[in-house]
Amino acid sequence: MLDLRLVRERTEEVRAGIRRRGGEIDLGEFLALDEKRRKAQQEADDLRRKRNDVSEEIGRLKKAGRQADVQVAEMRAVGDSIAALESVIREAEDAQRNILLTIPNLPHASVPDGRDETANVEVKRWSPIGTEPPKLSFEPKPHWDLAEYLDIIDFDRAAKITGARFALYKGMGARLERALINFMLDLHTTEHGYLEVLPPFMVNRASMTATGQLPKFEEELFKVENGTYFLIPTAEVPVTNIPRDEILPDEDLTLKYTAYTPCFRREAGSYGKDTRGLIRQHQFNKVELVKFARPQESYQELEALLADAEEVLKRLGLPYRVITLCTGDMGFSAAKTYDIEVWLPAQDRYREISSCSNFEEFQARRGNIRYKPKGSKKTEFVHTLNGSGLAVGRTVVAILENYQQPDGTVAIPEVLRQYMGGAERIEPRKK
RNA sequence: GGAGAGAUGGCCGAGCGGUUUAAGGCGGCGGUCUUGAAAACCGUUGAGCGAAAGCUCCGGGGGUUCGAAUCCCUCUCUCUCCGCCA
Repeated sequence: MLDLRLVRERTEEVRAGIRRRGGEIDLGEFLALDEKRRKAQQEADDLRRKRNDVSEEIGRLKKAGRQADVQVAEMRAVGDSIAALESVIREAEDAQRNILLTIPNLPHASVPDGRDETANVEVKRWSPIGTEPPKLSFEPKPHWDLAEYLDIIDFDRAAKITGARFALYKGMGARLERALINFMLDLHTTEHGYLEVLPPFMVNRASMTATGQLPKFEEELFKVENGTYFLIPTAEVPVTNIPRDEILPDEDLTLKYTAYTPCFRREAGSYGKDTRGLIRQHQFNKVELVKFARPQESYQELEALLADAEEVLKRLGLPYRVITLCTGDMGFSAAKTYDIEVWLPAQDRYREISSCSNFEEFQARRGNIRYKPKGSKKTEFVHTLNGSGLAVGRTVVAILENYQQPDGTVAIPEVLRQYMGGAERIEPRKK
């Protein structure tokens, strides 16, 4: 959510920022509401002051055993006027907030302009042998063929049990998924300084609103029937909401959390896209990184967050590249986003495996997450950041495809072996 | 599911219709004292809106009243006991 005063006082800058993202916005109604609200507020304040003064006088008169009927009658009328003004204020406030909640964040100055993903800017490439992915000496198989041959993921059974876009992991498949979760959490907690949390997988409307999923993107969420809860689309939601409506001590910043959770997404509007395999599921696992930072430090924290996510891929020996999303490709709440894309040999392209963003104070304002800078009288909004570290299902895809052997077996990356009982490769299960 | 008790400033806790502009304590900050620290003492210390005057905020919402932290209704959450349960 943008600062109301920013919208009022620097309207042109806001309009220009939205335009950079490819949007047009008419702030006329908002500004009119603002004027109306402030005028009513002023009048109500004046009347309240009068009521406060006179009510005190009534108290004194009554205590002294004297009549106060005239004052009481007068204040009854004043009370009615205040009530009328309050409803004007309330309505204007609600209307203003509803408008503010649908305005996206303004892009950071360093974000490249562009209308869609074709304008994203590549930042770097990495691979175990330099920058470019190694060439396989044979025709790489897609991960769904490998998974079927190895009998480690069963999409047909999952479709029977639930429906399309779900997966049933079996044997070494399930073990690999679990190994990755543990490996990532261990790395982030013991080497990168994050505190592990295991949050609820369902959240309420207020939490979804704070991070920006609501009110605009309800159709992308699973809602629990007979309740007001939503399944989380990412751990970002419950974890960012941990300090909602709180004032953090300055010395606690930068606060760093990591969390494993499953993620649930409707994937509305993606019919026919990535229908095969693990790439696009209604339920997938993810290890998330979340930070609460001082505003002046948030961009260096974004670089550090990105490096923490990259480290997972480096240790796994998976080729990747980093891109900066252009203004038109960024999410609603983000001020700046880096995507990490992992190399998938069978698709002969890079695919998103992590998204690392700085939301600046956009989410903090919605969630009222503040801190008091040392030596300052004022509280300020923190900056929130988060990134995948990493999407686990897609990491499985990348391992299957990058570590596949000519015979269809898959080598297990060195760092994962201790998590998989010392196994060095995944082979078809012996009956 | 049944019965009961609660929700007050960063924390604890008093207040139960009109000097509450929320007592007191803890914690924080500043000072005195000290070689330094501790202790002691003194002062200071909630949030929001507004250019200011001022106004609002005692879990959320609604009501009664000239006036509500205080009375009534309702919702949410917490705690205790009983029952059930992974």
